[in-house]
Amino acid sequence: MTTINDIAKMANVSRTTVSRVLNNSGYASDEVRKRIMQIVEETGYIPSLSAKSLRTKKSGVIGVILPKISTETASRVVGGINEIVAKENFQILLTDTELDKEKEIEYIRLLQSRHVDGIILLATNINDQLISTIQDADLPFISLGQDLPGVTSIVYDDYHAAVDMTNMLMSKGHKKIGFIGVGEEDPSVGILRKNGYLDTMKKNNLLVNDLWIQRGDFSIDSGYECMKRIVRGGEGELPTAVFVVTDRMAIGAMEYLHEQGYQIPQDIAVAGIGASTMSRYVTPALTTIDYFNKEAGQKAAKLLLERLKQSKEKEKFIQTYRLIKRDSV
Amino acid sequence: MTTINDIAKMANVSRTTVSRVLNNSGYASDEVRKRIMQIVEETGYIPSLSAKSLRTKKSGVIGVILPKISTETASRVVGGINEIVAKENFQILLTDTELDKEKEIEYIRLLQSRHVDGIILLATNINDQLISTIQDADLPFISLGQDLPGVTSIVYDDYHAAVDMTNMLMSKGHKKIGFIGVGEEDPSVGILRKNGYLDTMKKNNLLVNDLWIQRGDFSIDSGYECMKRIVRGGEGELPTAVFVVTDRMAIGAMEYLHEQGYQIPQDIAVAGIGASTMSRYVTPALTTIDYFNKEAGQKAAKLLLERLKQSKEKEKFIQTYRLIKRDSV
DNA sequence: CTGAAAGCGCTTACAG
DNA sequence: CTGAAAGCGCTTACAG
Repeated sequence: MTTINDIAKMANVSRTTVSRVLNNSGYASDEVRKRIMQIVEETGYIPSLSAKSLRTKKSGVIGVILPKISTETASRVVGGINEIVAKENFQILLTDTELDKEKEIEYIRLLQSRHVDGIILLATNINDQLISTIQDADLPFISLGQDLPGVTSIVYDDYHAAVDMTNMLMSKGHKKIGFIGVGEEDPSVGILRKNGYLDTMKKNNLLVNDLWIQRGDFSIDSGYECMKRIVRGGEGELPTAVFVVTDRMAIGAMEYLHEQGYQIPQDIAVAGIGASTMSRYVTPALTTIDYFNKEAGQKAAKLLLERLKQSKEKEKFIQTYRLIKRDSV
Repeated sequence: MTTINDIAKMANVSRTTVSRVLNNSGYASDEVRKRIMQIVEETGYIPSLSAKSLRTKKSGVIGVILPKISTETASRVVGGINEIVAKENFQILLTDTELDKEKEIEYIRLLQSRHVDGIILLATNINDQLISTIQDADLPFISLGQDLPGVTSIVYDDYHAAVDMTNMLMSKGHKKIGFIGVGEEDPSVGILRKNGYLDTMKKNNLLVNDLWIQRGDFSIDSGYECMKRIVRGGEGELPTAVFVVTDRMAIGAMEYLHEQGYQIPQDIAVAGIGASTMSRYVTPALTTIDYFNKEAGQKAAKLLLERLKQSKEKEKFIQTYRLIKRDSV
């Protein structure tokens, strides 16, 4: 492999000068500059970023920790992150926890050992060990999706999104509204969205039937099963609408209703959250909420880049959203 | 930051010994080992992988070059890659060309400068400069999706998949079969799939109507537009089936047909390729072909890891596929 | 079983 | 405008 020393020798200068020319730092005569650039060209010399990173303590790499790579939300967010960081010649070091909390912590340390300049975590839960690992890491850090105490966070407006959707369902005349949620380990999805629903029901003096509230695990199948439990458990009395906290589960729910011969939305209306591509093309098209995941990724990246230049206090940003009315309600 | 020197000092040994203990290479007395491990624990010492990489010439990082991050195919493949490499404690450095050929080349060089141990390229085109850049890089390299000359490649069986799908359409009684494809810059999708269709039509003495052959650009919208051109251009005589080379375009095509009041499959049958999640949940469910993208990613990763241990001649692997009959045909 | 020394490929004060 | 030297944090022959 050719190194900076080889280039220096070939150009009859010191490697100091070569470094200066390559990085455009400090002076160098035009003549020397040209000579060096030509040799670089000829040899196809590629500087070692490991060496540079060791020396400068900067790697030009951003660590991204994902709960699950092959998910539409994740890939949109990563797309957004990449758009921003690529412009500044940063790369992304990708890491997938497969929803394992241990790995979240392990990866933070790993990314640190790889000298990433900063980390963006798509957070799915909150726990003390996570928080303290982040504090110890002492790196520019952004949490996306959960409001982590002491950590700069970008969150979706889960509570108000759920309120709006529930209100929307009511505005269509629904009074008997069911709910398919997820576990509370994920506060944003599991608690905030549920509270938005519950509070709105209460405010409007609507009865919440416990049989109509089910808990899934984000998968399409679990949405299917939850809806089955609602229909079977209802004993004749069914909700006229069901609010599902993710599109995937909503689509599972719709599948079950289709199978059983229920008309959507005439018999039972269904609404989701996420604005997945799928949501638009299922029949009927799913009423849902767009969280602008890509924009959230961009925002996270911008924030991180900013913090690379100057560190700041913890901040909290709440993303906007948009309710998309379609045919399923 | 605490370094190996700090640990050595605190443990009253040389950094040589610390290194040996940490890497489990060579001897060290139990007593010393324990002492060192305890100090590592206490200090939260994290070794610098940049330094290690500079010294050992190995980074433990695999470079992945994607045409577009936020695509279902890409995220499945990356998921597969990650599953395999994570087990061996490798990380993924992710790179997105946004379908720009220049960037493909740029990123190969960049990944090289970052001392990745190998590269997996999700290839969408073939050109000489790309090939020669890969040769020059002199790194373990896997091409996924296109058969790059001189490069170990994993390809989908595009030709036979298209043949099978066309035959399947015929077996349902269709004789007038249209085709929505893509440009030839992408040989796998643009040429092989088209040839599979054309050859099969010819073999069965079926007329291919040029008006029924359209070219899109992978987007849902382009599928919509292509179908519009087929329907409008047909002048009364329409195909009874249309084979679309990707699910997304197929779904766009279906959307247009729905809008115009055509029944699928009674009036016009539609088939795609890709087995996207969406394909299963649209109405009617789309007949398509599963390429097992995740498995392809796994295979690519395994192959690369193998080559990291011992370099081998170029090889070519053809992945298997599966036709999924659903309701759209 | 342990350590001193060299070296990986860079950058950056410092001196001229 | 240019260079010699030190040093980033590791590993690895080599010697004992």
